[in-house]
Amino acid sequence: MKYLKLHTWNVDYKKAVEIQERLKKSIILKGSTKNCKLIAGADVSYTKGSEIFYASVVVFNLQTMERVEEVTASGKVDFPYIPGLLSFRESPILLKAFAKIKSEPDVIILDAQGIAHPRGIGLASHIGLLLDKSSIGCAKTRLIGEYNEVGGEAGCHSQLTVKGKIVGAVLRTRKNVKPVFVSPGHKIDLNTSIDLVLKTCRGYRLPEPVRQAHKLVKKTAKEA
DNA sequence: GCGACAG
DNA sequence: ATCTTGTCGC
Repeated sequence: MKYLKLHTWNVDYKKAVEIQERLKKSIILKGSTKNCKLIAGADVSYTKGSEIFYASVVVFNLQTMERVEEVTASGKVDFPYIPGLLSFRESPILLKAFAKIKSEPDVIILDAQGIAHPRGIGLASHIGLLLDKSSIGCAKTRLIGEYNEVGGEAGCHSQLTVKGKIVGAVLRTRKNVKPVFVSPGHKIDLNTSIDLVLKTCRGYRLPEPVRQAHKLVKKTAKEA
């Protein structure tokens, strides 16, 4: 990807929250995914005690679900894990990985939240904004929001709401397996997000782009 | 003050 | 996220 600015997050908690509240205003919850060709999954991993982060991006052709491209990157961890501020910990290394991608994915899926976040701007939204791409958050657990039980069949989903507002969906991607938390990140709506997550699932709980990115980054971290 | 809390 | 073994279920 071109014209990518890498960020160093030399900020404290207060400054980070300010950045989120400013960036949040630019989030767009609709977008064209009709001519969507390429979809990218990304993930981050680190080995305890090493202080080093690894990130991966795996790009798929949405029509054929063939692997188009994959890259990895590594770097030093410079921000602690604080619920609600995951962006400041993982964005730098993710951007470094995305900078190596030669193809231009239309949509990005991350193992994180989109707008289902205390300030409406989770990691998936953050990355979507910085890269000016459509992005989807597909997290394994809840960060914020209330929801009702989800049906046991694949495809069943229920609303994830915060103060009465729908911010995402709790989606069963596989029969009798724990649901995932889907929320739009940027330049996409909730229904399209749910659609793409289901469309890219191949019999596993997590959509293939995220699953493959996870496998790749784990392998990379282990061999390092 | 207490509980909750993406990865 | 990471540290960890076996084990239950489709």
